Amino acid sequence: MSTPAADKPTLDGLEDRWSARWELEGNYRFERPEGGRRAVYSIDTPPPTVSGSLHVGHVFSYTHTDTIARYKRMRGYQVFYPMGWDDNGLPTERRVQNYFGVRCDVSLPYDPDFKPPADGGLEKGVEAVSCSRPNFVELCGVLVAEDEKAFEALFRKLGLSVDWTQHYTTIGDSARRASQRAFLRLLAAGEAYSAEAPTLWDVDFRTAVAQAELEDREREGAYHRLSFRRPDGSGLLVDTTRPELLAACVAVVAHPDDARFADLVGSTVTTPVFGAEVPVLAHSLAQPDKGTGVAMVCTFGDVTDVTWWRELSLPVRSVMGRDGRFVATPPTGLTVEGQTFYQESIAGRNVNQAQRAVVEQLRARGELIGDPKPIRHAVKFYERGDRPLEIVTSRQWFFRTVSHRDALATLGSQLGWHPTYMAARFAHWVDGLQGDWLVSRQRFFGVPFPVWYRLGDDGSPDYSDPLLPGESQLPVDPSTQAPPGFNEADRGRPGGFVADPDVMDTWATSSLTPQIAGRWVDDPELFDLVFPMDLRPQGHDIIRTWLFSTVVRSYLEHGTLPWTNAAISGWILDPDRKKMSKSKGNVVTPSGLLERYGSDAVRYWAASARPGTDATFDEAQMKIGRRLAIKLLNVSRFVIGASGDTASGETASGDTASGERDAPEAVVLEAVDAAFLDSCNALVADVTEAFESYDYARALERSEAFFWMFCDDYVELVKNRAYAALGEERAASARYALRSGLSTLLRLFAPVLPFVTEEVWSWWQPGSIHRAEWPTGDKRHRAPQPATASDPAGDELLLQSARKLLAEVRRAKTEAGVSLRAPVEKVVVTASDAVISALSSAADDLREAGVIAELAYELTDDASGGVVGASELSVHIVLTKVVEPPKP
RNA sequence: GGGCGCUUAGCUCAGCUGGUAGAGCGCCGCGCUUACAACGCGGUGGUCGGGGGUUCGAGUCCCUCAGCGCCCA
Repeated sequence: MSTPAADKPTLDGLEDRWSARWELEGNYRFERPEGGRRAVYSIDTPPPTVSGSLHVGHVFSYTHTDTIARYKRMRGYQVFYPMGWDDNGLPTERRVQNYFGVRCDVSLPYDPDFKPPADGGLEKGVEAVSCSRPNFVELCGVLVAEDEKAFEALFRKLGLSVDWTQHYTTIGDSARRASQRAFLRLLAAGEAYSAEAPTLWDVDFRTAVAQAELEDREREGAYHRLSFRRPDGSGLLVDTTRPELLAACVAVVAHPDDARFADLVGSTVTTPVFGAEVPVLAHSLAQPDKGTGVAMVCTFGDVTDVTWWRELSLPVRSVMGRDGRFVATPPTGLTVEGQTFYQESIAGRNVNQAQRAVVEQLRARGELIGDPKPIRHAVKFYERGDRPLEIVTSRQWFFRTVSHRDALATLGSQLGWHPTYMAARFAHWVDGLQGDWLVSRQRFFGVPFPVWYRLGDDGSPDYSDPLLPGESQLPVDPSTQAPPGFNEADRGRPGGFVADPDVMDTWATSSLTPQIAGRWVDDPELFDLVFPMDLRPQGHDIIRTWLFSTVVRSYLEHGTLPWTNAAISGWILDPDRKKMSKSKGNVVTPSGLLERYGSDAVRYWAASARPGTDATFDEAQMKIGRRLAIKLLNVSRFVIGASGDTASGETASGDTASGERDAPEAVVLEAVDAAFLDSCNALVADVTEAFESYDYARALERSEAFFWMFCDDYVELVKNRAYAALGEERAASARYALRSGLSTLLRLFAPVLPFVTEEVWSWWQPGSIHRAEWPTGDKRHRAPQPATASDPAGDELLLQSARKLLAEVRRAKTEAGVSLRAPVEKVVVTASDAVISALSSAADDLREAGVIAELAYELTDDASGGVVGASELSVHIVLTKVVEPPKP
């Protein structure tokens, strides 16, 4: 343990030293408290995706959470603050494939001796090897273990007060057990179901995509004007951006109020090229001002087509395969000529090829009117995808959300949102729910659905009565394990069984982080202690996904909110105000920052951003944080050193400063010291209120402003007295106030600046500051006389007047170009009675601080003339004449 | 098209329930002062995006317009 008096204090090395010590002493270990749930503060932290490098955005938002965790810990709560790793999902899947040179094949059995062909990237000319899902999951574990170490080291260096013994992963046994158990229970409750339905589909990833993963992107397109044939042989012009889907046309629609087509509704028209008879129908979603006012309905071109198809009870004429190519068999209802054209020119083609073929044919037949008209329009994409989504019909699993819309909205309004306006994002999302939550993905890496189906004698699966494992068997992998009552030999045989091939959407697992972190399945006693959690911190971009889905799961499983508060962080923007993200290439890695400025300084920057607000990446702010931390070291060295007994635990003010302990006797102080401590108490109230409302930024800002006042004015004012310039007795008062003030300020800063405050605390106080009591105000001191200093207004007047006088003296010296230690012959203060009285009580300090020989007062003429001006003072300063040495 | 947020000093941002515009950085100047020169002190700097309204009084409340960002159609 270092002492302040030794050498110049430094911030260097604090991170490694203190994080090691915290780990050694289990400073942040969660202990099950006597007081039960009420004594616990539990946090459901976002598990970062480990298959990616950390960037400064992580440092930003995780620091916000940590300030709250540290504050609550000092308030006496047992803080449950676990960290998880999100290794479930597509990014990890791709990385494992590339790193080990493997492909997952769910039809393969588990091979305990499997060795991947590569370890760190496949060499050229070496073929990727297939492996079973359990083998793939194992490889994932191997790969992310390295990442997790790096993440943990960085988070420790950053000073996150996480309980690392509680960590979890989202693909681990425990998470799979929880995911599968929750699924089985939803299935039993009728809240999970499978259905054959049109589904948004990414043709590259070959998987279904949920509403929450959609993204609109502006794309070039073109209206092609097609001529359908009316019953009377005349043309009906229809504009479409997707002529390639013409073979899938099942109707055309017009708006019911559109008089132009009123007499046509109810009749049929014939499609160009393919000659299919399709009805003309009325529907309010048809837009009269768009194109020619009639739209063709295909199965399926976009989500509006799905609506029309469902609401108008239209047949299906599928043409789009899951690989993004047109299926081999032409749809029904086409003319022979149309079928032939389809088979020769469209089947097996991709979208662009098919479009070219259809357009060419339309043109040749004179059924394309004019040239295609280019437009820009919004097209739906999978947020990770590169090609527009198609819509295919397939069997998928869903969790019910729409039927719970009202309950979910109510829960959203009961959640404590910080900042409050974020509640609107949740409410709007719930309001706009389009359908139930699609949770199945046609991938192989993820938590499998714990479901098998009986195969009939004809080999077709019976979806109506799935085979399920018992909860005690979980987690299961149906691709390698047989269902109860069957053998592996029965797999795929008529009369046997087949596994559900799908895995759960990654949100279907990460929506259970409160249950996974709280060990819902494995440790019910712990779960009862921490759930519902107190806090969910997260970014505002994933309110509709992660926050929403977690509320859904908690409601469906437990009937409650998963947490009582949600603290929403903003993003980091680069200096051009663009979101920092890997894809934009503007990411700043945090480790260099932590080295350059120190963790406290980087945390200072993060904690300066108001909750919910996007923050500019700003190294200047880190420099300020570093300066603040250095200043804390320096002023602490003075305060602790001024009384001479640095290391002893017997420091009177150390005890009293914690305020809450028994106060055997009040300490009598000089008026200015009492006034300072009173203002300090007001600060404590202010900062406490800020933290209670999750406003770490406000807490920091208030503490910081007060701290600089403390350093620049109060310390300067009483410094000489503390050095016993006015005798030991009067020094004691100053030392007491300085120590109490410092102790308070250190603890107020501790949640944001854990390293420097711990360092300083160790110089003179027992134990960790992060386990110290949160200050509640120093109540032991008492002013010597019932004068102005005993009431808050008088305190304020005294402090403000003294500061102002000091500033005036400094200004005079600065303007004269002399040192601040230069002596002053005489200062005449002109002020009201009240100000003069206040200043007199600090006269000796003022003369010491300003090196003033004589301090005199003059009453202002209108001193009795009311409140206005009563606190003002003007100063006349006579500097001592110094004979300037001749300049060389 | 709808919603949310933002617009305050050259820069990054505070300004809670309306009461004479703030901080830090930058810039300029002064100063080695026994906590601090990788520092301290002092100074400079803004018709609070535009317009209208409520009020004795508006950065703050209301309306409207514009720009930026995000979300949803």
